[in-house]
Amino acid sequence: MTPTFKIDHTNCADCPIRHRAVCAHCDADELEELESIKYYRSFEAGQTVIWSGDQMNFVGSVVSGIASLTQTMEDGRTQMVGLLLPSDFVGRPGRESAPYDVQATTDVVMCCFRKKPFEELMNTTPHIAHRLLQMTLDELDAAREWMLVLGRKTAREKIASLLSIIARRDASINQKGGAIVFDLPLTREAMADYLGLTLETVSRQISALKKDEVILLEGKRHVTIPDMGRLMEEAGDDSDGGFLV
Amino acid sequence: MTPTFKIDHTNCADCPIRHRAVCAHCDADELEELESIKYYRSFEAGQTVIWSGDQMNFVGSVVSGIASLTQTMEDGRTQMVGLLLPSDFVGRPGRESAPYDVQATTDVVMCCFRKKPFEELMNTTPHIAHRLLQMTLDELDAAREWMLVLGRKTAREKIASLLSIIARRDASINQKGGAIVFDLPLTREAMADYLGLTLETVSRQISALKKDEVILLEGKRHVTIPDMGRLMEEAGDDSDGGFLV
DNA sequence: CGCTTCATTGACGACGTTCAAGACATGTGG
DNA sequence: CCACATGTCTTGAACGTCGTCAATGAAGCG
Repeated sequence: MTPTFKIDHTNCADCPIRHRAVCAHCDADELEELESIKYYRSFEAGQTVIWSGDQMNFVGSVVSGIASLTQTMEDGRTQMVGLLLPSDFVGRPGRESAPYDVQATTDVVMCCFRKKPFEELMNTTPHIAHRLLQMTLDELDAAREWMLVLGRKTAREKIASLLSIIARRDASINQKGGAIVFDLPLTREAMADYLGLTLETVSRQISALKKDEVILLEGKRHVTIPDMGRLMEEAGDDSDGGFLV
Repeated sequence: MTPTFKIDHTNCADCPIRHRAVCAHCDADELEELESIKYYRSFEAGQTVIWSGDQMNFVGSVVSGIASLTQTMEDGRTQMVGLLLPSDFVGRPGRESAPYDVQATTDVVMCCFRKKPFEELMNTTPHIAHRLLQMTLDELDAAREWMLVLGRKTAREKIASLLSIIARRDASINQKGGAIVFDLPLTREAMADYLGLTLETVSRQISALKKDEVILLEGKRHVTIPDMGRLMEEAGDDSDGGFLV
């Protein structure tokens, strides 16, 4: 309920995602142009930001919170195809309608740009286009990495993979000799939709990882990872990535 | 064995992928610059174009044939994460080493650009950067569509989805009242790696679709699709896409 | 002709789904 | 304050899809 980010500023210089978002490479002049076409919108957890098929009249960045991209089949099966974290970009310049549902998984604040002006700005400021290309290539890599998870990993490995990803980005709080602590931002159902599983299987595998002490649980969402290397082994990843410690 | 495309030309104007590749929007001057840094390479079916982790000193376009991007886990499980058709782009400007194995699925001809000069060219010619952004966004959409296939579809639906995709792009030969005919460019194993299945399951489901007359088979690779709408229903897609006839 | 590669088919079992019941926490109204 | 409803999560039992292991078939090539 307490907002993690105050949205009453209008100054890009103070923005928490200033250095990672689509505007990262912009200089002062360019920022000023962006400021003139930007506005903020807030969404509550569970709210739909954009419906698949709807007209898109803005693009934008996630400032705080987590949103998800999901695809749904006619019979109701749904697959999450992307997790949008702060600084991630939403929308596609040059496209009319949204290809996926965008939903606020937690409370979300977005920095929106009216689409038309943004598209024009992209043509005149290579900094923005270049940054967007970088970010899109990164997302493509992430999507492909996820294809391996969906196509080839077991339920247990899938859970471990998801936990690694969240731990990696949330590696803010390290306690007691390198243990990593965080709160799961997703319900079991959302995790299931991301992993291509049922929520029952998610629950069972989390219980199993807890029983084997790969993770510790307090309540349903508060996770402690005592040994990150162990978790990555469980995820089926090369734990010799060697960039932790 | 008979080459489908003669590679003894050096003239971009005659290039079969001229209007769809990364060079699509280039004007005569820009093409000339590209010509000066390009060269052709041929690969036989089965050959590896680039090993994951290798230094990339070129980027390029698939001119003819089909290549695949695959990821492999330590225990040998492999997942195909992309299918590269003619005009698709290989490599990433600004990255040192390849993240995936690139393999020639059929005989392949590639139009390669030395990486350094290409990167410089990207900075000076917005046409190229812009086209690359478009293509990357399209690939991202394709990857996300595939995530739905991998995460939520049954084996039968997966096969039908793959056949639809191939049929869609290969919809060259329409015989006898709209039936679509093509040759599968993939082995059963490659299909399995793309679909996150075993080759046995692929074989069984193809036999089942044949028995149910969703497809007709001559030999192992020659496929006839009598009713595209029927196939798309089997794929679990909205057959009311409405762009066929 | 035998060898290799690619594909098909069968029998069996494991893993994940489905269906169902119940636990736990939070919120609402009597 | 308790009764009751609701949403989230856990756990159990039965089932089914797909993977594993194995045998066989078909086609191409030395």
